[in-house]
Amino acid sequence: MRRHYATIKDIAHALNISVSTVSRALRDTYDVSADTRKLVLEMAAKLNYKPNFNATGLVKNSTHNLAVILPGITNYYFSTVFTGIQEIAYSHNYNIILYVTNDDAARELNIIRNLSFSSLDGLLVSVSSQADSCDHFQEIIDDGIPVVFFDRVAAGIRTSKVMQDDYNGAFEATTHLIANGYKKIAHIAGPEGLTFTTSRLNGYLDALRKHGMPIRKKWIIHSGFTQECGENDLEKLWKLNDKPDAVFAVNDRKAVGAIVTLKKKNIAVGKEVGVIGFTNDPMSAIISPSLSTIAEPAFEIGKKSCQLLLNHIKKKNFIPEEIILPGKLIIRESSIRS
Amino acid sequence: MRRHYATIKDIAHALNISVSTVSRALRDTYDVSADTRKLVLEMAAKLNYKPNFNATGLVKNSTHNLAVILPGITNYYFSTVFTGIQEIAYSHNYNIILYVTNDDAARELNIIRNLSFSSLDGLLVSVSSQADSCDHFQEIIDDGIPVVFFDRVAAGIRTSKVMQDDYNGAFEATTHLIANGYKKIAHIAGPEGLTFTTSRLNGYLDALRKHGMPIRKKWIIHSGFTQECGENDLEKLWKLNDKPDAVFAVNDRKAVGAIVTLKKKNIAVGKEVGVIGFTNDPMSAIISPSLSTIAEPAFEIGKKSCQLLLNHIKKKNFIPEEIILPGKLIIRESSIRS
DNA sequence: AAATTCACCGAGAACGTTACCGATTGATTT
DNA sequence: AAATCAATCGGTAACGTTCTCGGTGAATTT
Repeated sequence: MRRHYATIKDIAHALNISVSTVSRALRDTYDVSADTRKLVLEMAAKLNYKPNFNATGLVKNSTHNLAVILPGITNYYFSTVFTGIQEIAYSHNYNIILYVTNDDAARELNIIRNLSFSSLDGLLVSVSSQADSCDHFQEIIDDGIPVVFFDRVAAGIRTSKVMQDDYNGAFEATTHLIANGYKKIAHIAGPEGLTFTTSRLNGYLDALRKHGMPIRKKWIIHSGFTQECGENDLEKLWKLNDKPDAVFAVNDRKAVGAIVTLKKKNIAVGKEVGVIGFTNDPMSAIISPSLSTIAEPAFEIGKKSCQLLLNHIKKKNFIPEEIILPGKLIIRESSIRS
Repeated sequence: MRRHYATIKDIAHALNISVSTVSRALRDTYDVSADTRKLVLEMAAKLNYKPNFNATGLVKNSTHNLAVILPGITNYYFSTVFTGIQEIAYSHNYNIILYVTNDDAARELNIIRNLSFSSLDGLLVSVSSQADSCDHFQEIIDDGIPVVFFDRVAAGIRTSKVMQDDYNGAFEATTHLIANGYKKIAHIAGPEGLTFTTSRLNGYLDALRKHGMPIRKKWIIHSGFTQECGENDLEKLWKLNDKPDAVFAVNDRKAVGAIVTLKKKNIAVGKEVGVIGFTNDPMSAIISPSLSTIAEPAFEIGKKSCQLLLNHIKKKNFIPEEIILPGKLIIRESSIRS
């Protein structure tokens, strides 16, 4: 049986004062003497008083809850972003309600539709990769709910966004492969339609163009983000007559898939075929040969997103900001010919 | 500016009926005709009505929120457990408020103290490894809040618990090393005081005893759960005069640390020194030589914990259950002498 | 001494919803 | 024709909190 928690009324009754005074004393606002305030605080501690956020939420029309919507949490990037979000939320006394979509557009839509905005102050979201339409997000924003997108942002929606520098990261990664003497560079990309898939593809293409390298349609393969997808993509590439001699993967998990498959084919990764990824997943340091990559500022993206959302919540009519954080090239064995 | 969402009153006003009737119609309970019910539902859809959970929570003294408290989310085990929890919660229309403690006892305590149980139906927790006392959990349980522990359970507290079979997993892992001809088996363990550290230690010790293998105090090292801790532990072992010829690590991350360090020392992992871990982190398949391990049923633990909590919530005076799920030995290269 | 200010406190409404009880119908029974 | 009943609905209090406003007494000013 659930016991009854002490309320503001109980404190008032115990001290023989009014609930208004107790309320003011607890919030340390105006119109309350130091003496009574002390009494109230002591009594609150004694009765183990805990504020009822349902009640405050009702009257103030603001709870201290943020919702976070993510494709998944079982990978390095998203779990690290979440930790960053959590860090800021914790220091500002906000709670996080976490929803994972399993990268399923239908589930994402269902979650959004059932969201209770009366008990939510704002929304942080990284969209599912299969999302065909983003109207449901637009509706929420039109309703005045503060929303911040991160990493996988929805194009064409006017709100704050935080992402890594996908274009330049991809450009740098590809340039690095070129500088190391690889000449036939393939790209195993993410699902089409996602903003950052396009950005990384463009960075790759522009790097090739700048250095007059060949661009082959067949060397660009779109699929999902898993290691298995990376393995399949590489198998496809190696069925071609004109095989590439290097691979730039849209993320580390796919790059790991590529390395594993190359090793199975007894191809010397690095020496024969160069591989570079994107993320700096801890796995990239563990695998051998170790994987060169572009380190993403995942933790900072989380922190920044949450800070932005809190600003959004505090000032109504906050002007949307787009923040792009730089990545960092990390050179390991998989991209070195030596 | 945040727009005002349609309330039950708006629906009542638009249809010129009372709020009580609308409330009953929306919940599809007794005392409402099919006709008015249809009208109400249509109007609700038209006005984009969304129930205010603060209000329902106030009167019903139950929200559809569960809190999950975890040491961290950036590793395979916890993120997978969480995904399992989320799966069950989602199908029962419960929201999850996630707190990460960063394995910091002070932070854990602070989170618990600030928890608003008026907007929480129950609690799922894996305790921080530094937790010296668990009185704060006992208080909550005494207050009648349903609590389920998983993985890292607090000893001496009477409530439901879900864990993997740590003892038998450790026993099996150690026996496997013995069967493969290793004779001087060390254990790099978790922090002392944690229940499963002890269970895995006991499984290790009993396996050694059963096969008449030597037990050396110096071959048992307690420290944290990170890869770095594994590296340090191995360095300590290799400073001994009487070095072990195999290592059973309390988890895969520490085992990876051990492998990395052994490789640095040009010691052939598997052939010279055997290593086995615990978890079946995806990393264990990636590293070379690949890491033998005990696979934990992380996803099932998450699902089971959440199911148990929901049962707890539904029936008051639910009798606490302890569920132990079996692990599975996965043999890879790191423990094979061939 | 009267008027004004100040510091502090209390009463009551409001937030959106549900629960309880009573009222109103029309139909059915006696 | 009177009484009973079932079906449907409305009024009101309650949940715990905050907010607005008005009130009290004391201190200060005129």
